Amino acid sequence: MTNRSHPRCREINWQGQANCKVCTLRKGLLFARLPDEALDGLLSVERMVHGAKAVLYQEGEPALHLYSVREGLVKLVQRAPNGSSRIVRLLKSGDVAGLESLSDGRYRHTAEAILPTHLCRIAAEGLSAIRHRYSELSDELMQRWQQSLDRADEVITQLSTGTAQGRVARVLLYTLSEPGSNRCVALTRDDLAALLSLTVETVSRTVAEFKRQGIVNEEHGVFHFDRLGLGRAATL
Amino acid sequence: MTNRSHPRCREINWQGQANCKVCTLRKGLLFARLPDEALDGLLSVERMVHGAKAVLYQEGEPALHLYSVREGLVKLVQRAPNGSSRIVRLLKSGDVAGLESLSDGRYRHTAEAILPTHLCRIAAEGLSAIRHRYSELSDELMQRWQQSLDRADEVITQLSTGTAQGRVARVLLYTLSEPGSNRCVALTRDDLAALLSLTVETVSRTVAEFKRQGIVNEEHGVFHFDRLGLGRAATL
DNA sequence: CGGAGTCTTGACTCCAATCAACAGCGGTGG
DNA sequence: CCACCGCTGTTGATTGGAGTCAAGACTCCG
Repeated sequence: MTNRSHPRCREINWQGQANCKVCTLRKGLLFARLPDEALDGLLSVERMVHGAKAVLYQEGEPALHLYSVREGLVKLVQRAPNGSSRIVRLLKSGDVAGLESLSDGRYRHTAEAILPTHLCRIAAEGLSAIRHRYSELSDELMQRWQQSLDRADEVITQLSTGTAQGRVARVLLYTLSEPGSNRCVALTRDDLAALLSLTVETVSRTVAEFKRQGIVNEEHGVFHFDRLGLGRAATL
Repeated sequence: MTNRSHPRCREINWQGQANCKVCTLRKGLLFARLPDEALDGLLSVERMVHGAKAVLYQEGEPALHLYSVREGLVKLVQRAPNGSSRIVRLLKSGDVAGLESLSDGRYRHTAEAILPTHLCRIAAEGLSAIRHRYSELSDELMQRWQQSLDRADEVITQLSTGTAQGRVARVLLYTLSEPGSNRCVALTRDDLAALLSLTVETVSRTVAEFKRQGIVNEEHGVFHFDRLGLGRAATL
């Protein structure tokens, strides 16, 4: 049996029906302001843990569930016209994947865990059914939708323009680290490249250059960095 | 007095309270499935016409209204870290600008008409008030939100990656023209550049090259093109 | 007419893609 | 145990494509 808290790569552990009423994270998640009684009915919520590289859903599949991220990191990937794939968004704790299940048919992206990730999987059907009864839920969903849009805009303006140095600096500063923090997960060079629309080699070189300048330091899968130095590079 | 149907540049014409019940476009717009009686109450809807270059709202302003596009073309612009500005989305008939007015505080973008544009301006407050009563409206809003997200993803994967030729080809084929059509509005080179994250000069050269190859033709502010030829270029 | 704004074209530079080789690491299996 | 393999990351040499700078053409309007 796999270790439940740290599943191996590509593994998915189903951990049973969730009991949202006792959820320790509820106030930060989708059902924050929903009254307890709403959680009894049609709503199907399952807890799951996905190991790194495990796939939540594939682009084009019928969208039946949405996923609320409790902990970890998930990438949404879309195939580009030339065959390569681009990371369109990263989802952290509190974010929701698969919102398209509420409006229509099929998933737009492939969702894959980057870190071991704890999720709640919610059946779209049940959610739609109670959505109309509880306006708090509609409000909360709109917040998530807006959040997704903000993230998308960030990718457009921050991560798809300017020099390689600028993009790498901005992804570390704004996308991957908490505001004010000076460290963040060290994504693989491939993921950084797919997120920044650069090649692996360019990302590798750029990070190496930052290390040489003493602005960035990497150990045990974590980047530590000098916010001031990166900030200067970010305007390039 | 300005000609109402073709206002001059930067001009804004307020055309009074709208009567949605007799709206010829209603079925394609936000209130498509809303019962007539819902339109009587708190809802404030005004018809407006914006000339080219007229600004609907500015980034950072308090978001009080949302705008439903009846006809025309609007760009959403965001300032990039280096000071230049990037077009993050284009809005056509049926699209909605300023959805952020429903979730929180301030506009994320500057919205500016590219073509003379007919709009309905809807007070966010009134909409929020009736949103909870009419689930059809929530549904319709979710559709628009999803639509915005799809557009954003399109900008990320189609318009921010690959060679200049590929990007220009894709913007003409997929973003600016109706599916199956072989013509579209000829945006200014600046707007194309801001949308594709290229320089004006590169866009100009690329379009010129397409013209030389005979796959694009420009007259009276319209591009005519060979779908097959552009399709080949789009995979670059 | 002149002027502002838009578009085009040329010459040059430079940054990132490409192609290629190799190092390090963990895992697998003989 | 070690040899081998796949995966990730690094580095170098070279190329190509887009950015930059600059000049000039064109159009629309006052």
